[in-house]
Amino acid sequence: MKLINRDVDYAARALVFMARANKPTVSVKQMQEQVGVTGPFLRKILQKLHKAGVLQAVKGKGGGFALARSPESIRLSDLITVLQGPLKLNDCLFSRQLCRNHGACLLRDKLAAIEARLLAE
Amino acid sequence: MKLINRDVDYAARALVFMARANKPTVSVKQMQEQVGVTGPFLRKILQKLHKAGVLQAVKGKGGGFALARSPESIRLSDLITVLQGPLKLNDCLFSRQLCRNHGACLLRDKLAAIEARLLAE
DNA sequence: ACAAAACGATACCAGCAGAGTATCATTAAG
DNA sequence: CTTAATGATACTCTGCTGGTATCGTTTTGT
Repeated sequence: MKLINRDVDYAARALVFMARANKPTVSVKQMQEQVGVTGPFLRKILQKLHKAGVLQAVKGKGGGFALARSPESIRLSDLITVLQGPLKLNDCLFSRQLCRNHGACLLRDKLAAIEARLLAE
Repeated sequence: MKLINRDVDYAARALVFMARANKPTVSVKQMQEQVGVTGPFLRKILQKLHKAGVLQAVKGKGGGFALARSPESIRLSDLITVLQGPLKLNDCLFSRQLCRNHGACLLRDKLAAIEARLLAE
């Protein structure tokens, strides 16, 4: 099961690009190649992030997108929330359940794996 | 975004039912009402768990399903792995990425929420 | 004024996964 | 040999994911 979809993936790449660009704004056209996606599609994604306040947008010739806050303050979770909706585990259906704590264990394991890989880089 | 699908949900309910039943086997027919799902559908789910070694199955009249191990040793993560496939976060696409650690934070938050709720019961 | 370059908003489409149904085969009890 | 159970598959339906297309609006530069 995928925890992260393509929108988030592309968004993350685009954000990295913008963070490194050191320019007031970066246009979709300038990013699409590096991100590896068509212009209109990327634009749609970035528009959502703009609406959500993660990005600034400047219209008109010479315009483009820019991070609305410092790169460090933008979390992957922000992207996921905006582009995939908030994470939830079937709240309504699970009411009296065995082992909700084991679900926790699951995520915890995943976590550990991720962090381990992070350190390895 | 849903972290748990219906198969897992139904499976969990059925397992609880079986654990409480105190009988050598429990048939789908006996469970379906409580679980709130049609017989054939539930059967399909339990078959997968059987193949995966989580359940025992006894064919023929008087047969049914039973836990293959102690209830405590069966984790939600087992069900998820069997019924949704292993969790992964787009490994192939994410290579050099900002904030993989922040993804961790995301899950950690979710975790905390779950545990808090658990305690509240 | 006007063309070009950008974003904004929407509508549309194809493919795939989730959720569920239907059917037939096989096994075991009585 | 009937009945009650699981095993195995094939099929349907619907909604989501990923992506395209189109048109409108804003700004810059000439």
